[in-house]
Amino acid sequence: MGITIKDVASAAGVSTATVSRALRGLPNVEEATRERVKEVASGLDYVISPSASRLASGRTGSIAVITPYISRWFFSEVIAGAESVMQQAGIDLLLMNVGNYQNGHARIPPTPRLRRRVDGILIVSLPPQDPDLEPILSLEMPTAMIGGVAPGVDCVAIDDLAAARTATEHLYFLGHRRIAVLSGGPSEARFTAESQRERGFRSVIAEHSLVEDPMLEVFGHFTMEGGEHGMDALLGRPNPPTAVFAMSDEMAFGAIRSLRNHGLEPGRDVSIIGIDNHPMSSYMGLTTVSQPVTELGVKAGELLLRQMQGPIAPISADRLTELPTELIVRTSTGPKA
Amino acid sequence: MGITIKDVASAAGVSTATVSRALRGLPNVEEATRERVKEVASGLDYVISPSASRLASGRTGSIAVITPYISRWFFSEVIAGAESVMQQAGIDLLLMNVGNYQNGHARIPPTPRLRRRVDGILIVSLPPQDPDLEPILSLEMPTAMIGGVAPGVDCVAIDDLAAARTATEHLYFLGHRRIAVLSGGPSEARFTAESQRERGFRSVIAEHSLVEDPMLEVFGHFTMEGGEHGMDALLGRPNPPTAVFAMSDEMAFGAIRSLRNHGLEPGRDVSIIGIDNHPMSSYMGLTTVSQPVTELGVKAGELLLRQMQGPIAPISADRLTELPTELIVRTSTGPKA
DNA sequence: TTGTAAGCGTTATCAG
DNA sequence: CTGATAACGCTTACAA
Repeated sequence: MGITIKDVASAAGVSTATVSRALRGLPNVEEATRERVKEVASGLDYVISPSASRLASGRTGSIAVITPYISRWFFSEVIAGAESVMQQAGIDLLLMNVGNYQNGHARIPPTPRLRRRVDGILIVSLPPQDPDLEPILSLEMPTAMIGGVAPGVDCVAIDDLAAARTATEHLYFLGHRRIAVLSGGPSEARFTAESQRERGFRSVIAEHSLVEDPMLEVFGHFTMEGGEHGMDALLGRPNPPTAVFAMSDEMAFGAIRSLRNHGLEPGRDVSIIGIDNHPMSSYMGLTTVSQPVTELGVKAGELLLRQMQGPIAPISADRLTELPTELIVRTSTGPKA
Repeated sequence: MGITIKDVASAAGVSTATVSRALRGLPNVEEATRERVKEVASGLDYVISPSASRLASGRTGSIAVITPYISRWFFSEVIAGAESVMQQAGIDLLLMNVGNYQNGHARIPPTPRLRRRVDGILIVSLPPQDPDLEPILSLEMPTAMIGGVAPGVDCVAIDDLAAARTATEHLYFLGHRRIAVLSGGPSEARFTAESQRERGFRSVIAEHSLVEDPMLEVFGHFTMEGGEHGMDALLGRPNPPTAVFAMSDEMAFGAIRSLRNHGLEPGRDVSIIGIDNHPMSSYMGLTTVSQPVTELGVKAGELLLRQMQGPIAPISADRLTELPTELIVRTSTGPKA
């Protein structure tokens, strides 16, 4: 049905072994021979059979991207970054969503789908307590992680604690003293980034001895709707905050909408700051701490590649690569009235 | 290094053939035998080697999603929809971006990466004149397409012509007579959807004998920035439109920003309507024609699966599945002043 | 219902 | 530098 390496070999008058070596660019092949083989191969429109190659070599030439969401902005940007790196390297990228439910079907544990199937794993923001994480890590294959930390794997992230501090201090310097935080959810189910941001926020609050009212923390589940409801809740309380630190821009968008619904103007009546620099943020006038999301994916992809290619990846204890962030001031924050 | 089918076979006291049949749920295996094999296999923590299975069977158990963008909203939603279907079916999903440039590297033609590697192809919105399209289609493997039409492949889309008509008529009924269109780019490089929307728009304009000024069409490249620049251009002209039909919500966002920058209020000074119902649209007060994007991916995935499984896929001429759209009126459109 | 054995198309070892 | 040839782990007629 298809052209095989044998056809190329006989057409070029060499052995299959030589064809294999020539086509893969291995040394110990005379240049003339290599050229001839290449020409014959492309003349025959030969494409190697990945299955056969994988079976014989033990390498699959592919990696898996494990992610709890595909279409949310942060995740799709990260995936795009990783894909570009893998494409350049000639590695296939398998997409695996481990979100809790798909179409109402229960989630399918990823580990069995990973074994013998990929050479490397890129984990995007799985919370440390996610039940799938441990089994994946104990597969002991080349692994990189974005927005998290795990022993022995390359991790890429921003300095979430510092980013949260930057955001919170921005509000403080504007004169705000009653600052609320819009986080994702309860501490038992948090992404690493989320926990760090919480710590950053708390540290600034503590340093300046600001109000530490438990009523000043609400959950927004990292969605716009969640952010809106969270802000609604804050505004419904006896003593609302004058400023809010939202752990993501999307939640901040929701908060802004809530403010407007209540006849309040962001930046004047209540200040809102986010983290991300989402493409819509400039449109919403949202002050935020930017993070280089695509680059997160690119960097993690590169590190994963290195692990896969490197002789015996000399992974020192915890490898953490931090990418820079930047405060971007817009109109959603302003001095306390 | 790993447990193979032989280990399972000898441990269960049967032949490898029986193990293979038992584990794959083929008929002609005594239930008792099947149970025993299954137990032994899971006891041994056996996972099949996909490479070997693929080589022997000729089936790869995977499909490729070919897309010009990964992180743009529409595309990531479609991918997410397709992924959920494939995950349920136990099919691997390979992600392949064919965007023009990656990291400044030239694009890598997808066809060689497809041959012998996947059992099916899902094409997301490749323009009919894309140089990669023809070679992909002539691979003659199970193929489904979103937002496009091609002979012999299952296509899923909305009725773009009707959607554009709905949008344009909405503006007409509000009293607008000088209506501009914010399209993607010149007609030589258009997505199918784009061409259809143009036709829909033109048909309404013609029916009501409205102004057909070539100065009333601008390109926005389906991005927010593009939409903004397009609107800027429109406003800079001698006789600006009183309403604009944007072919996507994201371009509409840009147009709204442009209006605001010019001190104009959308829906009062100039009306803007989009197509999509992007999650941010309600935040922007954007009137739009919604389309079920995730469902596009799901439906296309299902059709592709059917082709892959079906005996000899009885693909009648052109199969086109159209999903419904709906006009959603918000504040960005209003009666002509 | 189950077993035997011939592939599937490469890679890699070992000679030459 | 090149050629035989034995794996690689599974599927699938074909037999039994």
